[in-house]
Amino acid sequence: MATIKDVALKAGVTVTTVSRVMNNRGYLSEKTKEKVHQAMEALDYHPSEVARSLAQKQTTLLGVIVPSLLHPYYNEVINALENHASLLGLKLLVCNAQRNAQKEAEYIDMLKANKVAGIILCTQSRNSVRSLINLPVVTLERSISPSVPAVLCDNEMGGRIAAEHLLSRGCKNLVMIQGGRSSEERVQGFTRTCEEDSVSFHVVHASKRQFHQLDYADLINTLFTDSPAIDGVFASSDVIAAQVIQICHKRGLCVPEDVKVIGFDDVDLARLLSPALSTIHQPIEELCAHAIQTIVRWEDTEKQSRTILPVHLVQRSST
Amino acid sequence: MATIKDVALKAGVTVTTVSRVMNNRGYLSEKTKEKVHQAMEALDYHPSEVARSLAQKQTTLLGVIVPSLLHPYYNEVINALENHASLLGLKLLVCNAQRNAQKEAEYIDMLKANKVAGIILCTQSRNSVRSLINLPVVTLERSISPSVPAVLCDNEMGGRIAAEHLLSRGCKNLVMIQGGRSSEERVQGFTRTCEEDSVSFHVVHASKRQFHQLDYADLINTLFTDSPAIDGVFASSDVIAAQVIQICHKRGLCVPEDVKVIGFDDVDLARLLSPALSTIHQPIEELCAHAIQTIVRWEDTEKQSRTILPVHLVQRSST
DNA sequence: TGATGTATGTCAAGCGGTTGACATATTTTG
DNA sequence: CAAAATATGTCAACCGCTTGACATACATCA
Repeated sequence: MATIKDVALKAGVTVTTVSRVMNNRGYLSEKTKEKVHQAMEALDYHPSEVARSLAQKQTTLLGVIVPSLLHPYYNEVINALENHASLLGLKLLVCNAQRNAQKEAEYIDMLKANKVAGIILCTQSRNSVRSLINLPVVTLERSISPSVPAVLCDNEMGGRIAAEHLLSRGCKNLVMIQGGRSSEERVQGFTRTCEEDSVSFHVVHASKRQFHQLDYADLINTLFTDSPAIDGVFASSDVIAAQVIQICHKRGLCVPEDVKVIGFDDVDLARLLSPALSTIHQPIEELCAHAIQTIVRWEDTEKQSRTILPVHLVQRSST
Repeated sequence: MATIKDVALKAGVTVTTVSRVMNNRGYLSEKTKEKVHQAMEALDYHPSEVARSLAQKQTTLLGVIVPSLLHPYYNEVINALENHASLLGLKLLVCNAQRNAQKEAEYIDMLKANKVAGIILCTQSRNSVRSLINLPVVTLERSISPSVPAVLCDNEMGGRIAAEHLLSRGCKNLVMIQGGRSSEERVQGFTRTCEEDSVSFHVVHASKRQFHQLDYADLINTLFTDSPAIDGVFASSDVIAAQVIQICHKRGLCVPEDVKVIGFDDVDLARLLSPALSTIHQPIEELCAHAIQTIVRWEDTEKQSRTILPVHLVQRSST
């Protein structure tokens, strides 16, 4: 591999000059630039990012820590992050903490040792906060500390919209299934709306294990057995909603005729289900874009900020 | 941030010694090791991976280039790769070429400039082959050149199994929907099996655009309109199968009573559909593990190798 | 004319590790 | 007891790029 020295030699200048033309700083004559460029071309020179990073004490790597890579929500997050990152010349280093606080801590150390430009945290453990000082970090759909900027969607509003929608579709007996990932705000929005309308409702919480395996079948079956009158289900994620639909099918309940189902997230899965799932759309693209901006403009960002982006209903065929 | 010098100073030894204890090479007395470890502890020292990489001319980064981050198949691939990589102390750099040969080439250059330990290629453009020389590269479910080792699943066998299964379930009019991603071998396996059994069948190919948007609705609708006698569909990916099921629902066809549907990949989506999808299971974990081994043991690997891993049927409720 | 500013480059010290070559004990061995 | 083996460390040159400090050489200005 050709190095900057080879280029300098070939172009008849010093490495400083070569570096200058690469980074376009200082005064350079067109002639010099030309010479250097030709030498680079001739040698098929590609500057080492590693050396550059060492000299600059910073890389163009962006770390993302997610609690799972199997949940479609995080897949879409990674997709969006990668898109925006690559536009800015940043590269995504993907870390799967697997809902394990220790793994998360290890990943944070690793990212620091790799001098990443910033970290986007989608995990929940608060105990890593102190190791995050002096490092551009933003949490996505999470809020772990007032000193770490957070980007979230309007979860409470999402819960409200979901409840209102089910009610407007004529449901009388609502239930919300709250999976591990989602925030308490969704529950609150749902609960408050139901209370305001004094409609019959309840909320069931999935266990961590169920979340981990993304398998809520037992929970849902129990639910329908215990409360056969249910005619509207708000699932706190599309994955849960998918399983609600499955189980309705199995139990001979028609969706949406007998039971209406609404999800949350609006991941691709939602449109692939039969019937296609009505759901609360999370602005994943915008969330991710904002998160990356926060990292990139770290100096200007208000460290205590909480950015909340609006959600909206996407009605399909399940309600 | 403390550096190796600070540690050396504090421990009363030279940087060489510190480096030695970090890398556990040469003779070290327990006493020295202890001193050094204490100094590290006291300074909360974390060696810079960047500096280390520069000195060793290699990083512990592993590049993955996929054609899409929205397709669930690649999500599962990334999940599996991350798992195996992290076990070996490797980090995943995720690149989304978006089925764009130029982007792919740019990513390859970027990965080279970042001195990655290796690249796992899930994309198809063959024109990048020459820029891949002298670099540990393996293609996953792809084969772009005899000189680049490939890890694939037994696609032809998958096609056979799918066809045989549909036939064994009593289907008389088969169709295969071939999406952009999948290999020609699947078609061959399917076709040959049908021919051997002299059963009525045909194959339709999706356009690149449809693949890109993961939206095959038009294609499938046309298919059912043109050939109403279809009673068995083999979709070359679970995503396509999901849409087949949707459209059957909409057209009032029952799955599996009227039409049996089988997919390929066995991504998580398959078990979430209603009815749950029968599909050909790809051993993603094994494929990825093997791909990473190929990179890690590059010196020992046969560059011309093609590793083909077996697939098997997972029968659920759609057939 | 001398000060000032602009244009074009060079020097060399980092950045934070790694490592081959050496030096100096301390043991072991024949 | 001298040679060989083992143990414990140090020196300093690299890895490839960045950058502040410093030359020069002209033009321009007052």
